[in-house]
Amino acid sequence: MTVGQNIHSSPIPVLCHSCEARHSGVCGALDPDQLVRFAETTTRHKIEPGGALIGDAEPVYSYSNLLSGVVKLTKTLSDGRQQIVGLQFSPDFLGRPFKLESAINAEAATSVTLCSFPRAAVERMMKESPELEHRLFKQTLNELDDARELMVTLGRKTAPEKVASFLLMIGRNMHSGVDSAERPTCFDLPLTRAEISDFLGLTNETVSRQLTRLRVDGVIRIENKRHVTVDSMSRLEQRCGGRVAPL
Amino acid sequence: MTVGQNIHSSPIPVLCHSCEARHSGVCGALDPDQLVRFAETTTRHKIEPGGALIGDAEPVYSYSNLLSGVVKLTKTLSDGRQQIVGLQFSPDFLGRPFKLESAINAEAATSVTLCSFPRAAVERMMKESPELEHRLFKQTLNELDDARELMVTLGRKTAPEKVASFLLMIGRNMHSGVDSAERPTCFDLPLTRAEISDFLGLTNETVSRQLTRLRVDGVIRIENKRHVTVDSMSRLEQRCGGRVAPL
DNA sequence: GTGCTGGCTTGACCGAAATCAGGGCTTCGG
DNA sequence: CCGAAGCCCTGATTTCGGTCAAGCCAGCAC
Repeated sequence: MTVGQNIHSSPIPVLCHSCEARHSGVCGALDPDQLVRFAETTTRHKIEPGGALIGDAEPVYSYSNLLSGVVKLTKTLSDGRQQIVGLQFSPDFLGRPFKLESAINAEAATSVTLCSFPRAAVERMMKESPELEHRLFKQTLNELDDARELMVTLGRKTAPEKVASFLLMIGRNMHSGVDSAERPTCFDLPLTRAEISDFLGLTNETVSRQLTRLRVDGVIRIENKRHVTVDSMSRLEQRCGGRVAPL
Repeated sequence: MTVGQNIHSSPIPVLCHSCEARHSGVCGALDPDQLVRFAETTTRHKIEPGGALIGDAEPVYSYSNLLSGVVKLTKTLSDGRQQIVGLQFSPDFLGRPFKLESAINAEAATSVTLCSFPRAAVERMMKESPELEHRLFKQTLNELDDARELMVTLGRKTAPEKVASFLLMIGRNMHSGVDSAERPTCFDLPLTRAEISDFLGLTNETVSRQLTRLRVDGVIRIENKRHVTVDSMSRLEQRCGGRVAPL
């Protein structure tokens, strides 16, 4: 379902009007004319949980904006051990620029909607618009910051701290509404217990045990296995291990 | 010791002539004229092991090219637990663009020589030269790949696999000479046992034990605690845990 | 020389998390 | 209806790596 109905009188493509990527995502780098040309090449997809987006060691033919849902980036050892090395939320840009092969797998963790572009279109637009490359650069720097934060969690935190840190991270990315340390925050976990364990370097049993512990201690409530309410984010924070960057 | 002796007849600043960053580093993005103006702002430093380059939560006033030595990037929890989140080798660019505060510490692991520029000079030059930003972007993407590789090691590998993976990584970054799976490779470890443990999410005792085990098994030889010889890189690889990206 | 410090190694012991096992609940398809 | 498959929870047991402790050695100050 190709988009791009090249209407000359419309300065911005119809489908881009309500698109989050148009504002906070990478498409915000493009002027109306560029956006029209770019939108001619895009396609929209919906992918169900578990669907593969990018296979490890496969050539990459397209890039995408993530419009809704959560994507998990994974790496797998040959004996099956798996590590989730990143989570992406809308309006993130998906794909590794400047490399023909991906070194990681990308998979839909929840239902996901994408706006995809052919590889060549992104590369052409990037040459044309330094601002586009600039936005991708900034996103990459943020991903690097996140990756390094996760490294501390993986290498130096205990199981209880890991699970608390995960909930805090998800809460901050998924919650809708005001952000307050003392207001109740609730959200749906985008991952199963097994996936959380692959994110934190634990087993699903340990994740389950730590979640029940947080529940019986009154830090969180859980409904239907997935819906989490955090009454006090600050109590959750206390369980994350001393914050990085004291002072 | 400011450099930049603005000699009009010299198309390339004297000190840049023999500089690795001029070729494979970020300065390769600049034309001679830009390089002359840029070099006027640079200073060279030598820093001894343990010297701090960037403090966590401190404002960043300068960026640098790493000319020689190894820099470790660390994050610390408030109770003192530490994680090394990256190692940098020449001719890497040091510093986090677009943020006034660093979220990590950078410290000299070995003796280090730097070519430093004021923050403003880098930002000005980046606006002027998209190619400079492009190179920084590419380095950042490589750092992200490295970070994600390390995440697999931290989250899913055993202690013996972690230590083997570390030696393999260092061997590939520090060795001089031909790269062959069967030729002996030797190098000096740039980190102490305690630092290696902070890199791998282990204790110094465990690192020591695993190194001993690799030694008695004949995979490596160690002289003076620091100098390592790997007779067969392929035997070392076998101990790293199944490779990521089978096929 | 002596003593001190810091890095490294090794051993004994312990504990946090993995492993193994069982059972409950929901969903889905016959 | 039944049964199978997934996901989740919990208990019992094991084990890997952490903790504690001791000792060696090289470098350095005095």
